[in-house]
Amino acid sequence: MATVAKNDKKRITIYSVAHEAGVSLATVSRVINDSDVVKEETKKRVQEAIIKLGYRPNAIAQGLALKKTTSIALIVPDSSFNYIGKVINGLLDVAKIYKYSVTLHTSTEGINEMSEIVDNVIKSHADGIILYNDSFSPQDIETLNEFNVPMVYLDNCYSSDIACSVYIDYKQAVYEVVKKYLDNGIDDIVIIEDRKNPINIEEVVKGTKKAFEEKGKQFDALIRIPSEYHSSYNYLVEYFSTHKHQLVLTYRDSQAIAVLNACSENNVKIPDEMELICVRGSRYTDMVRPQISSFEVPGYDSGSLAMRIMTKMLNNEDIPQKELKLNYVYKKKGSTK
Amino acid sequence: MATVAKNDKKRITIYSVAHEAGVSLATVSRVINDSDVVKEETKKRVQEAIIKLGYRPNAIAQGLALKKTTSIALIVPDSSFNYIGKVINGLLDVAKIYKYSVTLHTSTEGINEMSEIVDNVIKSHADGIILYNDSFSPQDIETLNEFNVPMVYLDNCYSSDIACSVYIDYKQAVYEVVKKYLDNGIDDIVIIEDRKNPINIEEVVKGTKKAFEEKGKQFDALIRIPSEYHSSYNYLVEYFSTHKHQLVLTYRDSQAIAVLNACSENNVKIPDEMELICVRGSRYTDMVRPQISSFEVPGYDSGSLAMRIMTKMLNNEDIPQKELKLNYVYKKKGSTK
DNA sequence: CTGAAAGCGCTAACAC
DNA sequence: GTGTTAGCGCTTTCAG
Repeated sequence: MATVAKNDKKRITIYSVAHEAGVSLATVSRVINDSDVVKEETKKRVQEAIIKLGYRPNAIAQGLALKKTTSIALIVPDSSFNYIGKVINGLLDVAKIYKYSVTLHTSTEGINEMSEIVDNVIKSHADGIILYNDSFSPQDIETLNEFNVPMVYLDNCYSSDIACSVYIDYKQAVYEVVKKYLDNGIDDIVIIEDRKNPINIEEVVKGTKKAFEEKGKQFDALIRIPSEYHSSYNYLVEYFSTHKHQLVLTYRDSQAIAVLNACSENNVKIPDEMELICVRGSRYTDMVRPQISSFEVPGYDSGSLAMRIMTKMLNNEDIPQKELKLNYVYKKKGSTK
Repeated sequence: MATVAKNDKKRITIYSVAHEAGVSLATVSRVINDSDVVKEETKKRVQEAIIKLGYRPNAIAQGLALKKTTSIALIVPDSSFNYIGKVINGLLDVAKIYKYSVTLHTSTEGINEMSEIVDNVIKSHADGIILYNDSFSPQDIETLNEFNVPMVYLDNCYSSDIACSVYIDYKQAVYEVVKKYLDNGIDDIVIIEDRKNPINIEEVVKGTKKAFEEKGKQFDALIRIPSEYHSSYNYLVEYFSTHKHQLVLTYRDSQAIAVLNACSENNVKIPDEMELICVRGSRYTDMVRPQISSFEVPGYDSGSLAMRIMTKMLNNEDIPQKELKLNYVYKKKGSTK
C-alpha cells in the first residue's frame, strides 16, 4: 500500500515574492526578466526575496502570457538513437545555451502515425520543430508546413518560407568515391538497401548513377533486402555465399558491419577480394576489424548547427542560406585497398 | 535577406470553437475532455466546429489551469545515446500511450551542472522526472528530492517517499558468473574501469568481490584508465601488450570492443588465451567477431517499465514495490570458452 | 521608477 | 445539459 506522497508543498509564486519584498508583482516580473530599469535597491530586495523563498518562475505561465514556450520539438525515428547520439548532443548543447528545452518525439518505421505526432507537437505549442527523419513523405512535409511553425530539417535538403535544412550531400560524396573506382576500372559496385533510410540511400544511388553515366555506363545494382528478412545480416550471409562484387556500399554502420560479418562467414576476404565502404561512418565502424572506410560526417556539428538556425528563425534573424550543406571527409580505413 | 515568415495566422482558441458551434466555452471544454454528459447533438455540433476550424487545445493553457503539464523530464548523460537507445524507445512508447510528452535533458560528465538541470526541470513544471544517470551523487539526489516531484531512477537502485527505481542487479549478475569461473579454478580476473558509469562499475566490482570472498580470496584488480588517456582503447593496447589475464570484465559495449581490439593488436587470442565478458550487452557486442559474451539486459523493458511506474505515481496508484529489479540473461558467445 | 489591471487559453465549481 | 465566472502564474501596457 505504498502510494506516493503528494505534492502539497506551498506554491510559491510571483505573488509570494512580491509580498515578501514589499513590491508589486509587476516589479518582480521586471527583475526576473531584467527588463526596464528597476531601482538597484528594490531590485536587490526582490532578488533576496527570490532566493529566500526559492522562487522559480513557472515556465508554463510564462508560456501562456508570452504566447511562446521556449521549447522546440525534436522528431526522430525510434530506431535512430544508436547512430545519431552525437546529433542529439549537438542539438541539446545549443538549446541549453539559448534556454530552449527540447521535447522528444519518435516516429515508428512503417506505422503512419505522422498525424499523431503532428497533433502532439502542435498541441504542445513548441516554438519550432526539428525533424530528423529521412522517411517523411512530401505530403507529411506539406502537412507540417501548414502549421506555420518554424522547422529545420536535418539530414534532408529542403526549405521553404518557414523551413531550413542542414544536410550532408551524400550524393556528391558517393559520386566522388565511385568515380575514383570507375577511373580505376572497378565497376562491379553494389549498394545495400537500407529500409530505415530510404531517402538517403536514394542519394547514394543517385551519386553512383551519376558517376556511372559519366562513363557511359548504367547502374542498377541496388541489393534489396527481401521483406521477409528481419535482419539484413541473415540475408547478406546468404547473398554473399553466391555473389561477389568488387565494391559494396552501405549507408548505416550496422549494415556495413553486417556485410563484414557475412563475408567473414563466407570466407570472402575484405578488402582483398571485396572492398567495403560505409557512407555514414560512426564510432562502431572504427571499432570493428578491419575498420570500415567511410565518410566522417559531422554529427555533433549538424545537431548544433540545426539548433542554431532554429534560434535564428525564432528571432527573425537574417538567414543568408536556408539549405546548409555540411562538409564530409572520406576516411580510408582497412576495408578498402 | 531571407528572414522567415512570421506566424500570424489567426489564433483559433476554445472561444472560436464555442462561437462557431453556438455554445459556451465551457461546453467545448467538456467535449474535448469528454467529461460530464453533453447532449449528443451539441457534442456533435462542437466536434464539427473543431474539425472545421482545425482547433487543437493549447496544452500550455491546460497546464496552467490544471496545474499539471502532462510532461515528464528525462535526464540522461550526454554520452549515453549510443547504448540506451532502446531504453528511450521504451520510455517514449509508454509515454505516448498515456499522453505524456517527454523533455530531454543531458548532463555532461564531469561538469557539475546538476543544479542547472534541476533548475530547468523545475521551471518547466514537469510532472515527473526520470533519471538515467548513474553518476549522480547522493547529494544531487537529495537536492532533487526536495522539490517533491515524483521520480524514477533508471538503472540505479534507490527509492523514497516520492521516488521509485527500475534497475538491473549487476552485482548479482556478475557474482554468479564470476563464481562459476572461480569454481573452475579461474581467478585471474580483472575489471576495466568505466569512467562514464562509476556506480554500475562499482556494482560489478562488488559482485566480483563477493564471489572472491566466498572463496576466501581477495579481489582488487580494477584496471583504471589513467586520466591522460582520452580513449581507453589506447591505454588497453598498451596494457595488454604486457599483461594477460584469464578473464576480463567490462561494463559497456565499447569498452569490451576496445579490449577485443587491443588483444587482437597484441595477438592475444580470445577466448583461447583470454576470455572476455561485457556486462551490458548491446547490438554491437553481437556484431563484432568473436561475439562478446554478455548479459542481455532488457533495455526497452526497463524504459517502458520506468514510464509505467511514473504514470502510476502520478495517478497516486498503489505501487506494491518501489524498487523493481529486472531480469537479465547471461548469453554465452564466442568471447568465452 | 513602480503599481493596477487586462489578458494569454483553458478548467472547474457554481448557478440556472 | 449548459452558461457564468473565477482563477492558474505571468507579462505588459498604461497611469501615476
